[in-house]
Amino acid sequence: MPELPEVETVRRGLRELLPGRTIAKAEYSHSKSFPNASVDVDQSLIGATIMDVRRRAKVLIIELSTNYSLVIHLKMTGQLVFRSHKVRFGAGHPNDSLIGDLPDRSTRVTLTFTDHSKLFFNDQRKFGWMRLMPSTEVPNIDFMQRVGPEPLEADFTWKAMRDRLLVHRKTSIKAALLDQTVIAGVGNIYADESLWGAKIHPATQVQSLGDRDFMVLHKALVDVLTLSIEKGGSTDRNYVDAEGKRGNYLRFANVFRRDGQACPRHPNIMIVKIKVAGRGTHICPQCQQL
DNA sequence: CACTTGACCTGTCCGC
DNA sequence: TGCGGACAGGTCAAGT
Repeated sequence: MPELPEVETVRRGLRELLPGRTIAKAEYSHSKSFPNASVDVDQSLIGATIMDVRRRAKVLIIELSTNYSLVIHLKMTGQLVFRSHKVRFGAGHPNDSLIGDLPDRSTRVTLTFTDHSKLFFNDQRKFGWMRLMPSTEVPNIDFMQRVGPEPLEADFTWKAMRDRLLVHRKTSIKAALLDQTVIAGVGNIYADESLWGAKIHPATQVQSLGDRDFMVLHKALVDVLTLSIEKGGSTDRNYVDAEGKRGNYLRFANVFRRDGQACPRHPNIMIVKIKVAGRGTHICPQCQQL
């Protein structure tokens, strides 16, 4: 579930919390989650000071003073939560924390810093991963080589978006939006939200869209991603930010998870949930027609 | 080749 | 209440 706005929210949180801290200990249990076949963890991780926290698409990159980096993909249920040793609060705490004491049964990796604060990598479904690798190798991994442009960068114009999408002109616009090699960071929530915003049916073939459509879709996508970052991302089930707090975007969502409710543009029309590109897809049947 | 489907996992929810 | 099955959605491998 973490998409660009969620991962960006985590990045901003960690950027405030981690740089300057030095790793004293690393605990990990699940071999698929961490670390990596060929890296000496003690050598490259223990004693390393965190320098910066970056993001590319849905991937987080924690840069270390050892010239190694922790590269993290949260996939669907991953969480990256920082806890200072002094603070203990669980679900129901007034600060809107979604999760309780850590580690819990979904904790895959625990990093302990020299000041006794901790960073927990939780992942209920074990799809996510954390890799440790030389920083110079990060741009060379397959995903980085193939991933498309960042939609919130200045050079991501509507024409740039159109040209990327048209590479896959026979497929549905929804499948194209979800393809990370086309545009970086868009997932199911923001694909549905932006297509509703642009009044485009998700099953529309890319090649049948005109420049007007691409222009409107571009604005809808950029607007929805920007708004979601402002609201701290979307918490549907598992997602929390670097402090364990929920995101608030879904309160502002127009269609996602709103099947059975009225379309904001059509008080008498119900949003319905269909399947497009193998994914649950929410549309207003009035606004979005094939 | 271009595109679609299945696998990876676990927890939750629905219907019988 | 118990239980099987569908579903959740990011990405890559396998299939059409």
